[in-house]
Amino acid sequence: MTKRVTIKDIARHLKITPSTVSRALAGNTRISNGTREKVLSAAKDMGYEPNMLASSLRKGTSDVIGMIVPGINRSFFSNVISSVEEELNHSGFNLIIVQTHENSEKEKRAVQTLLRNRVGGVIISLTVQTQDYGHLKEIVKRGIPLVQFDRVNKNIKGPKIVNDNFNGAYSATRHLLKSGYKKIVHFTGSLNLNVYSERLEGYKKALSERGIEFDEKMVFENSITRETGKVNITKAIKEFGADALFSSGDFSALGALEKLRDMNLTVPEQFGVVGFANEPFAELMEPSLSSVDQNPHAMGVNIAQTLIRLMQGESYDENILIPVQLIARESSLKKVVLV
Amino acid sequence: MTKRVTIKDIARHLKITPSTVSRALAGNTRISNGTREKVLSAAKDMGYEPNMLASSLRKGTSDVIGMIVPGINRSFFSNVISSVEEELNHSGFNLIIVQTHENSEKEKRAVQTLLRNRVGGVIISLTVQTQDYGHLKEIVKRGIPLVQFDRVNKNIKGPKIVNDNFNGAYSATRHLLKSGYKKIVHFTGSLNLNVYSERLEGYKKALSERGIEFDEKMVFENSITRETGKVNITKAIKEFGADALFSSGDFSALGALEKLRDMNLTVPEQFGVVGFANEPFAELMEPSLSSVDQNPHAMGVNIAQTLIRLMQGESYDENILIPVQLIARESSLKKVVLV
DNA sequence: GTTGTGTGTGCAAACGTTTGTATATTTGCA
DNA sequence: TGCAAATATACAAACGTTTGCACACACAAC
Repeated sequence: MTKRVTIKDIARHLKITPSTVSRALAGNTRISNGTREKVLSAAKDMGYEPNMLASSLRKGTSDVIGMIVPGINRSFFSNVISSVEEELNHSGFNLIIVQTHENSEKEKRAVQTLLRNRVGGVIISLTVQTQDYGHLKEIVKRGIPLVQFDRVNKNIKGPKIVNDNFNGAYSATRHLLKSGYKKIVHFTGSLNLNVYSERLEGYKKALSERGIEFDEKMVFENSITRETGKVNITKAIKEFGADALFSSGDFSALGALEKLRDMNLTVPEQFGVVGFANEPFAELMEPSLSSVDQNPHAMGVNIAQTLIRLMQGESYDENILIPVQLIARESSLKKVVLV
Repeated sequence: MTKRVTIKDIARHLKITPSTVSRALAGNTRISNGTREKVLSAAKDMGYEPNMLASSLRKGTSDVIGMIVPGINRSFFSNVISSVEEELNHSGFNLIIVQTHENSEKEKRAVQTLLRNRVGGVIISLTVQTQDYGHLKEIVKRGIPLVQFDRVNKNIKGPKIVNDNFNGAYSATRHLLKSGYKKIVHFTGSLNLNVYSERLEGYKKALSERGIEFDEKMVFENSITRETGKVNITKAIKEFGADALFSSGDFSALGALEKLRDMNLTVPEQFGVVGFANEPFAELMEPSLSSVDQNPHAMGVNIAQTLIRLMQGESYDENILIPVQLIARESSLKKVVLV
């Protein structure tokens, strides 16, 4: 590695001191315009490249933000990350990303790694497993700005940015009811996660509003994969005579649709389906899949901005809700019965 | 930020010097087992958290790797990134990610940012725009390990890891020909990019092998979006009486399929379509879309491993080809005519 | 008793910044 | 002319590590 030019080199070259150079580069007003310009042009000529490591070490804080997610390669997360990166970068921050693969041990190690790197802030979406929140408390305790998103724990202080899962599920279920479906089952993920429990509540509310008694057996937990969707839809029909499905994920809705076709049940005439997440494939299927559209971009922007506010010591909201929107497509458009 | 415990604190506490503590923590063999154990337990008790900034500054190199991509939220890239992150993390490295959004100025700034952060290595996939490669040369000149992938420039020294675009395109086109299609048009992206020019060559080879004269008018450049797919497929049919399409991207293939349906042309009977990338939606469409499957996971692992080799001063291959595989689905399965 | 070879630890400088305080120079004003 | 205030720069320490070199000690060999 060829020797880099430092502030000292510039100082020596200009016969001034490093402190003056540093201040000039930082735009400190106590430096005269004359020397500032000299410094800037010398820096350029000499090919000066600031050393952020040294700067961060001295300043005690870094421009690097750490982000911990279950997985980068999932449509929702990759879109959130993308927007966070863009927004942060715009404000001069950089993003270091670590995946947990739904493993809470990895999550703890990730936090540790970020702390070692003295990141200026942390953004996190928890794993399904996470039960112990010591690592989050540690972040807060150290005064490092922390933003939770999507999968959050309410007991940790700091902003929590989540989708409006409740209303998304509520309107999805309500839509199915309005379309005339009677027996609506619900597929969901782990109810330990706020995202799924909130959706379940939305589902319940829509039912109770119609005077339909909630039957917890009609809720299929840990049913968000294509495979489980196939398995459970058969069960749902056999055991409960279900005529519609509200799934908390599009993949199990997809599996269900595939199975329904195998069973020669027509969608939406004989069976209605609404998913959640509006995965890219939803609109492309045959029949196209109704789903609740999240807004990962809005969420990402909000996350970044909230974090920046936090780092600047400004006020913030403990709970931020990102609106979602039901996209009604063929899989649920039997007929519209007005209430 | 509450005061962190440092190596000096441990030293003071144990009445030894910081250098001994540092060596003990690093596992230096010149430290006796007795003191090593004392140090380790004291470090644990006192809640010592190494400061990587200080360490990197002193050592002159960091465990953070920079990765520059056109966009995080694209299926291919997000999968590559995911695998790179996993593999690097496994070896104790961290990943800082910057997006260019296909903007070469952003790309230059990204490189600059990474250099300022003194990353230990750089992984990059170029933008469509990139014409000037000074920023890449700068990285190499400074002796910083550089790995290019997917969209690469051959003139820059160092490993270049790419899909086997040529053979992918070749077998896709060959497959269409074997199925009996005669007039195959080709949709592609910017031919400035190696990925697209290589695929074009594969397409050409398959044609010439059959004694079909290549007509450059039947190649539609900058046609990789759903919209351009719709527009150009009509043109292709009107002007050339095309009966098949090999598209260098699945999105334009998708657009084409949609348009074909509008035109009441049946697929695969009257028209055959093969895409490239095997996007998640390809298998879910109706008819399902044949496509060339890339292996982003294999590529990611390879990228990470190659970079690590590079950082350790080991040998490497200038050009690495990741195998791809044609997935023949309904959109091209008219009939199989053996050669 | 001198010399030699390890072994374990200490000393002090270095990595490249930033920043509180001190100093020197200029300016303003009476 | 004299003095305070303002302006511009210098000095030196600090951030938390790592590392070349020196040193002290033990033990063995001559």
